[in-house]
Amino acid sequence: MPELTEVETLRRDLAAKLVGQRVREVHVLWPGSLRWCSPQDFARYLEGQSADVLSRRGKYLIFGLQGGGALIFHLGMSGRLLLGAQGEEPGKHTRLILEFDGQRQLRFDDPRKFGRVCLVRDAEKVVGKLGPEPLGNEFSAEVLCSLLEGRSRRLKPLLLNQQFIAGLGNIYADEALFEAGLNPCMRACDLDKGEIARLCAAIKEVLERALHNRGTTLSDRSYGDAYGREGRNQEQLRVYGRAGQPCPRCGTAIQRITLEGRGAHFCPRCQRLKKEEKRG
DNA sequence: AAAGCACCCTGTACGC
DNA sequence: TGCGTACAGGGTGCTT
Repeated sequence: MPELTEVETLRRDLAAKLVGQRVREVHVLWPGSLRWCSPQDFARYLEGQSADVLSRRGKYLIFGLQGGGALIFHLGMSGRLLLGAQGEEPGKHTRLILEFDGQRQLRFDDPRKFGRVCLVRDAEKVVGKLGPEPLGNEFSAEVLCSLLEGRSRRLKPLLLNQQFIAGLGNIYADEALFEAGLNPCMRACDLDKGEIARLCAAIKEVLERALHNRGTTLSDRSYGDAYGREGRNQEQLRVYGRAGQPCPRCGTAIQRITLEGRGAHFCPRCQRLKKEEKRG
């Protein structure tokens, strides 16, 4: 599923081809993908527009429009943005097509329909409440420390909360916790300074590695870049989706538990809970 | 503030 | 071969 690094990889691919290109024609095949906008208004505003900047915030991809406003995509679990040739036929799960001048097409495919497309005057309406960007300079151990302060929530659900940190999904949250040697059930306020520094570094490290590898494509193939190509980071995963397999560090079987309705993968030996935390 | 739940949706994996 | 069912996931919204 597309998380920060997958969206960032897409952003780079798409920016190189689409910035400055004029939208010639819009086809909304599944209106359910649109938020706060009828297919008619959507097409009317977009046709003739072009994006002068393509940015990303968390898992959101933002086309800054030349005439004002923003076109924003969230890929949900299975959304893909694909560059194609002009007039290319829609696939079974194609929800939206933008035909550009210059014989290029951008297709939004989304089998599970969890993705969303918004056309807004101000992007802040969509991304305004997101937490800090973990790869940005503004994210540091000090910042993480103040974010964690007073929070009694367990670490893993907190990392998945986009208002806490933007862009982490289930894969990279599990991987970061493994890298930092922290148990997903640990209470946020119980982390000491050293653990916070480790977690901060682990988040950046895991994301940077995934970015270098052009994202993670799991066996469900729910992620591909703008040309449908798979990422390579799945080979680097230490715990996610590896329940029962040996921990790469110590050989103990990786465990999978459910935390607030989401799967969490960890090594019970490398990511131990301290005794006093178990009682809480 | 935390946690639990239902909901959205469908491809896949499983048991029979 | 095929049917039914459970499950996975991110985000939102509601309730306790």
